[in-house]
Parts: sequence; C-alpha cells; structure tokens
Amino acid sequence: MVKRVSLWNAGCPVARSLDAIGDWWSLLIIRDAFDGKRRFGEFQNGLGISKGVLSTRLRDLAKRGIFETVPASDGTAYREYVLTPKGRGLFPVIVALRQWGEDYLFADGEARSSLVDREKRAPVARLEVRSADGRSLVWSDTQVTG
Amino acid sequence: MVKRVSLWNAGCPVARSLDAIGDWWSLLIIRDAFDGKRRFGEFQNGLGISKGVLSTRLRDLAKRGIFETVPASDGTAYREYVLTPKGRGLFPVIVALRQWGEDYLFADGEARSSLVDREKRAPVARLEVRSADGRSLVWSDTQVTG
DNA sequence: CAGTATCCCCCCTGATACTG
DNA sequence: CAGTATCAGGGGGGATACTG
Repeated sequence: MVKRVSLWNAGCPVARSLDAIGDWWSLLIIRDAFDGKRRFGEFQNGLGISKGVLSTRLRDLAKRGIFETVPASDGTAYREYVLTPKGRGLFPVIVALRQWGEDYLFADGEARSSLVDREKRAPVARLEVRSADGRSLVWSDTQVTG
Repeated sequence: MVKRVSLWNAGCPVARSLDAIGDWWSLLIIRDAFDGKRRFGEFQNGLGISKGVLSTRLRDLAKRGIFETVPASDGTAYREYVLTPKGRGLFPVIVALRQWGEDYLFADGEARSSLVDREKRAPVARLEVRSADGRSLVWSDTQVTG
C-alpha cells in the first residue's frame, strides 16, 4: 500500500506482494471475499472498518486487478466486488496465514470461528510445503475463515 | 501490530495472524531471517529500514515468540536474532506470498531476485493447496527470496 | 443501502544524535 | 557495530455528515 518506502523495485516477489496486499485491511477483505461476501455493506459490517477506508481499499484493490466490480446480482443499482483470477490466486496466502494462526495463536480449546458460519461456504483446503527433495514440511487441514 | 482496532478477539485465525505479523516490515524481516540473516545490521542494510523501527519490530516480534535473541556467534557482545519454531512456522506464508508475487506481479522476462544471492541458502520449496476432495489447486516451485 | 467528502488526530516512520 | 532516545511530519484511520 505504497508506504513511504516501497520495495516494489527490489525485484523480490515477497516484497512486491506485500506492497500490493501487505496492509492490515486488504487481506481481511480478501478473506471475506473468499467467504462469499460481495457487497460493500457485507464487508463493512463484518470487519467494522470505516466506510471511507473500505471504499479506498476496494478501489485500490480493483486498480491492482485483484477485485473487479460487477452490476449487483439483485437488480439494484449498486456494484458487487468479486475476486479476479489474480485475486483468487491469493488463496494459498490466506490458507497459510490461517494455518499458522491456528497452530500458534490459540490457547487449547479456545473457540476459533466467531466471524463466520463454518457450515456455509468457506473453502476447505489442505496446504503443503515440500523441500526440494520432496520431504513434506507442512501438512494439515485448514479452512479460509473461522 | 496493534492497529487502532484489533481483531485479535474475533476468533479468526487469519485476523490473529495479521495482528501479529500483518504490517509492512515484519514479514520482510522474517523473510530475511529465513535467508540466513541474524544480525541487526544485516536486517537494516538489506531492508533500508530505520534503526528505530527495526529495533521496535525486533523487540515486538521477540515478545510474540517469533524471534529469540542469542549471544553473537562471533564472540562480540551483541545479540543475534533467530527464528523460533513458531517463527519458522511462517515459512508457508512467505512461500505463498512469493509464489503469488512471481505469478502475478512481474512482467515476462523481468528480473526477479535483486535482493539476495539465489545460490546461497534460500530454502527451496514447493507449495500445494488441495481442496477437500484431494484435487490439487496449486502446485509450483518456489524459493523464499529473490 | 452504497458511497463520497471533510475533518482531525494518532502514531508510524524516518532522520539525527548519542552511548557502549 | 548495535542499539536507544528524541523530534518532526505525514498519512492512514475513524467519525460524522451528506447525497442518490
């Protein structure tokens, strides 16, 4: 999000990714999008983000080709925000973040999903990272939200 | 990094993860740590971050159990910062970020690794995300940096 | 409901200087 | 080299009000 110093030109893919979505809100918005949210209000209510900030983020993310806007599916005059293929490409990032959080940030037995209805539509996925020799480094179940 | 509004208590693992490492510098510092950097100066030179900010970040990350400090290996009176198991657990996050950046943020033929020596020690890994039915959603080679 | 426009303030960030 | 302390500025973020 264009901090004072941008590492965009560093040529490091990690830095560039962070430049695009490495701020507090963007990944949370994208997470909600993966969870099926499409409307301005849905994002706003779920996140408790102010309208101004959400508006800016959505526009910025659209400019970067992560979201695209489409006419509202219910016939109203509003827009809906849906992930582009590039945006959906962030799925592994969300999954990795979620997995780490589950593994290291919760006390045993603590509830893990107050934000969304787990039954609904959150994609279920398994993430794996292997070293060059094929040895599995990570392997576990996960869901995007909750 | 304790923004005004913390979603820590939301119970969403993604939000908690972001609360812990979701700021501009933390993941870059962690990326460098995966690349073998251990000293204050190594981080500072590589990132172009100010001393004050780096100092704060390092202390904060240590407080969160992501880094631990050990006596300098060269006998000097300084500390070195090494990732804890919890910190190393962020490997998939870095990998996912890197993969996405490579896939969507570079023009064809553009150089991808000005920050580090690819030959050296950057861990090579493959990341995979599968849907519940075992269908592979993502599969490609990657390195942490550069 | 879906935004946009304003205002204001906090604090993150960077620069500089100082200590061991 | 490895930090800590202090200071100044700038922009992100929230709140509120307003429009269609």
